[in-house]
Amino acid sequence: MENKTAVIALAALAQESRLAIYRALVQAGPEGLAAGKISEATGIAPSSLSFHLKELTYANLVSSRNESRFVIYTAHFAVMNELLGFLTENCCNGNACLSLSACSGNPDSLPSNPTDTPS
Amino acid sequence: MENKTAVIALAALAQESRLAIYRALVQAGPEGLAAGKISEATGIAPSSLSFHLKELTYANLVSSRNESRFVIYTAHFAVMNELLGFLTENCCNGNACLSLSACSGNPDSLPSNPTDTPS
DNA sequence: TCCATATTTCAATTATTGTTGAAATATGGA
DNA sequence: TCCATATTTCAACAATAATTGAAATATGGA
Repeated sequence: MENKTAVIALAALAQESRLAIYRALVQAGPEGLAAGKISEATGIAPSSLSFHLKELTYANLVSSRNESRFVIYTAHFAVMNELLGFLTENCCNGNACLSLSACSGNPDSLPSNPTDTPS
Repeated sequence: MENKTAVIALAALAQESRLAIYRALVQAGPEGLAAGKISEATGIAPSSLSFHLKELTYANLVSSRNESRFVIYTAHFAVMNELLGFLTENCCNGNACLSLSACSGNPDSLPSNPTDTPS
């Protein structure tokens, strides 16, 4: 994972509304939630929600699918995994001792390359 | 870890300069780096650096000690660990399957309570 | 004490981000 | 087709955040 990619993902999560949205989607699991349901669950106004969902999508932390007239959003863990790896790599002088195991319950959560370029 | 605490830590890292600073400090290990050295290493102007170091300190991601006329900054992993736990908790419907093991090489890296309040 | 070095503080400027409400688009059902 | 529902887009505004340069503070050595 590149520095900029990490910044984008971190920035996407570093906002109360988006963190709430993301966590709601994580909780909802692979089935995901329709935009309207997310709005209900979080109390975020539709237009604002749409703005934030776009940012989370851009950061690749969520994806969406159309289902009749609903747009269903789903959290996916691939980038989260990469992000965690990036943040923990080089821990304790490059020994990556903050290791983590991949999520086993979600198809998106396959481990992503942990042999990234250290700075 | 509370939602707001997480947002503060994420926001602290969600910025190119600060992520670079933080990673430099992670790389430097427990010995840390003097502010001037960080400025050299990252190319960030002293006043700007000071601003960012304050933000990282506020987020509790780094701490500082005085050593003669230098101020030495050190990354510490406690909040990073909490943050990782927070981000991965509830993964796959509350089973925290994105588990992680604590860093063993740094005194700050003791595992912090993983039984936090899910949203 | 005086000076050089190390770092922080402050104010000003610029850039970015988040929220709101109204209008636009798109889908499905009556 | 027409209407209600679901979501997104857009423009305007407000709030925050980042950078700069100059000045302030603090420490140690000559």
